[in-house]
Amino acid sequence: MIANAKEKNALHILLKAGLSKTPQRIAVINILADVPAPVNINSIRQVLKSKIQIDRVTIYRILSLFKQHGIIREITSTGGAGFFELATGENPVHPHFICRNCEKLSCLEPLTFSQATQWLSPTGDYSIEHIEINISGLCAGCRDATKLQIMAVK
Amino acid sequence: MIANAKEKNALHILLKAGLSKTPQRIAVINILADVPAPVNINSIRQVLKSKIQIDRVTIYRILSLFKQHGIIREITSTGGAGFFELATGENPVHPHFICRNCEKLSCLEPLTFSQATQWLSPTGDYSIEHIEINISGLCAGCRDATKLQIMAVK
DNA sequence: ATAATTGTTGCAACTGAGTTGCATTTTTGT
DNA sequence: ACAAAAATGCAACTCAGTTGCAACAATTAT
Repeated sequence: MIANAKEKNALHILLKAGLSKTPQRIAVINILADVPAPVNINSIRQVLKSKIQIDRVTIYRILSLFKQHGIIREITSTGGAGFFELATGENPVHPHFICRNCEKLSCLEPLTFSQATQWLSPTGDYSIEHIEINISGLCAGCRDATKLQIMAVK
Repeated sequence: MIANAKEKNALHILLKAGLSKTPQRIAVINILADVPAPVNINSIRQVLKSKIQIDRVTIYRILSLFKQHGIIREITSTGGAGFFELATGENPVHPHFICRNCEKLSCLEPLTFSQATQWLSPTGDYSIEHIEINISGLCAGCRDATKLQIMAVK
């Protein structure tokens, strides 16, 4: 039973972090475990709406708490809405691709911390705790759609 | 005369982009040319306040226009305010460091595009146009201050 | 020179993300 | 099962960024 295994997983995550197990927190973890790429708060609300009664503010508080406890990672983005993904052992830090056209976020192959740090000038001026790499451009779908548009204009 | 050279530079940038030369746009470019690290809109407003009469909305429109024309780059950040820096030839794309304590942004040594791309899995699924690397942790100042705080608590 | 056109700015009002305070409800530990 | 502690929901707020429109400046054509 996948659903049950997931439920157990959510409970395990909360237990390990020493956080109390509320239906809202479990629901949020389950959503993040389900999606293939980071999601913003609106997507989370949309999915939760049909599953559980939960307030906008509660989602913000849960995500903020999870971030503090290292349960999730936030991927920064220009213009408002942050994106979130689970930060479990099976989901190591990895670069993300953001399409400038459809603004969809996808995950790229992971990079080890040492691979990443060796790129950086090794001064002692900073204590590096997190490296975030965001790559933008056009995804395959939008690239092809754009080509068609250009051809159509010609 | 440094000030004059800067003025000429601003005019040159606008000319090259085919944009009209307004006092507000020149002032914004000059600020970005002055600062050692990317700044957010509030900082820009603060500095402009003493130099020229300019509306909040005008700054947003100018930055948006400059971004479209590749005159400036925006550095993404969690929680609101975007950061901006000039995108001239002497200022190639480079990683940034964000202190999680004081939230100050600083520039790290540049990386060539090829250095950056060779890290990424070379699939044909994306057209890569921009690579943004943001590193966070503690800057030297905050690291030392934190140490002192810990010692003081002990 | 003047009128018409175009582009830029300022102002007011708006949207949308995220936060805060407080009363109510749920979880937890005993 | 019960008291204490924590989490949720709700209302009202702040702050970043946007939109529509009138006024203004600059450019072009007549």
